Amino acid sequence: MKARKAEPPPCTEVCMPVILSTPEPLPLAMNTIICTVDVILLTLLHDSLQVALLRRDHEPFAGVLALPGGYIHPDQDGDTQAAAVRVLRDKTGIVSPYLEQLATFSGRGRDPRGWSLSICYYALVPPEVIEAAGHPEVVLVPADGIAGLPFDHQQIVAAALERVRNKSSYSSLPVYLCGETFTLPRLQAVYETLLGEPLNKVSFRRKIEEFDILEPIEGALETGKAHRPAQLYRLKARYRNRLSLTDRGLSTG
Amino acid sequence: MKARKAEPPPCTEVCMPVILSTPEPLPLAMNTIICTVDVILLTLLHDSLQVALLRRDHEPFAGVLALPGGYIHPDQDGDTQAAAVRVLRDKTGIVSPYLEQLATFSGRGRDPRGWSLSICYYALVPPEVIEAAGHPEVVLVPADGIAGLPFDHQQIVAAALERVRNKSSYSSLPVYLCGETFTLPRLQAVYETLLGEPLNKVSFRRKIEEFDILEPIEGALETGKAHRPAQLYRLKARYRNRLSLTDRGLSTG
DNA sequence: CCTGCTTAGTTGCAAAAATAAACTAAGTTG
DNA sequence: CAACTTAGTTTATTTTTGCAACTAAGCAGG
Repeated sequence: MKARKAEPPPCTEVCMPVILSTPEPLPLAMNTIICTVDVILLTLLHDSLQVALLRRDHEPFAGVLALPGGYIHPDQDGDTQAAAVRVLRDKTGIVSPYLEQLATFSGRGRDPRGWSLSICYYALVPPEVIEAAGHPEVVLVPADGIAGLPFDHQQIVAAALERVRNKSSYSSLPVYLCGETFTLPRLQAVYETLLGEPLNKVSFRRKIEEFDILEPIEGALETGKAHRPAQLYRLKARYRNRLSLTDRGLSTG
Repeated sequence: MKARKAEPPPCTEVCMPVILSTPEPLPLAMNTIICTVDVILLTLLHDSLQVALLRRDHEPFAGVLALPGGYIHPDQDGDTQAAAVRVLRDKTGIVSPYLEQLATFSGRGRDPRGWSLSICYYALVPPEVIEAAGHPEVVLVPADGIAGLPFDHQQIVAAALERVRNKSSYSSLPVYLCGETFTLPRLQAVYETLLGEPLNKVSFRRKIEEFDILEPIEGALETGKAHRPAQLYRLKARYRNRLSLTDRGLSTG
């Protein structure tokens, strides 16, 4: 099977091919599928989960806030994950250490241009990463009660929130919303914001201990507060790009 | 957008098309993406999880056992889920009450024809449904230690198994592997096969009770065994097409 | 520089849940 | 009708969880 760089246009009826080496005819209908990726970039700001949106450059919905997304470029992208990384980097300047496939959304109605599908990925970053990227056109909007999004982006965001909240109840996912270093009370507050309920301090610390993904930073304490300073922690090196699971939840009751 | 019934073979280098009427300037790169769906149809036979495979009709890998799959037909399929339903029905005669999106697999290397993506769905059915469909070309193969599959179907099956096993540890998913009616000991055996470990009888029954998805069939007991007969159960009507979750696992230890 | 305030982090205990084992129930087989 | 086998329940033990009280350690203010 040889790879061709130039794409000859498909034959029409009057075309009489001389060399016939393609075993299977690709259905023409395939050409009408619009293939894109979208990224749900989430961060925690002012104690609420925020989604990063961008104003659309082009029609349809030019000027409307929407999820960062774009066409898959088979010539550039090794796969759809790579496409998502590229789109996110090009449109926001951000490279997220945590980027996971959410689901594929598809159908005739979701894009006015025609039958489309979008492979969606969600990313979690601390707000500093978004600021540091220096793309002021990135708009953060509270994730709950979000409205007015084009296409089916509303549903996509809802699915991402459900996934993140569910995963937060049994995994270490929320650490990706914290910066490089953080205290346990801070991490607990992040979990509580995501889960929408207070957590028991002892149980929470037991669970995090069980995950075995954090290490205290020798002698580093949080400064500047008028009370006992808290120990600073960071992700253990081998977990900087993964997440840890348990079979039991974190939630009270 | 006109639909043509005959598919002329694609041109090769020596083919000089005379009529060129492509109307839309969709980005060229898009046209090179092969869009398919694949279905991982699982069942439980002889106390082991089996995957349904079919011999491929066409190149590439003609004659090789592979997952049932096919092109998305935007003119027929409302979305990719509908495409998966259609493909499964057309190729195996089966309509599964449980069909869920697994993930999308993509990239340059997975299909020798070029850059492709496949939105994969997994389905669970009792073996009777496969038999009743009367497509003898459907081959059941033990899911573990499966080998020799074309494309990246090996990875896809592995991902489906991981998903099903994981989901079995906290949901009622396995009921879809049982028939219309079944006993609790039978259901427990199904869970144990999937999870690969024995479960505590009392804990198991508590958990199923908690799911609140089953109802005993009045006066219906399993017959024909040389011991105390077990109560027959069925899914409550409102759950015939869904599944129930809890936050706690089923597994021992 | 001592007292009080606030939050960090730990300890011990009580309540709840999960597990194991033992027991009763109800059929078939010989 | 006794023996056997599995269904289903009860009881006891262990494990896990959640609460509350406690100690620790900083700062602020007099």
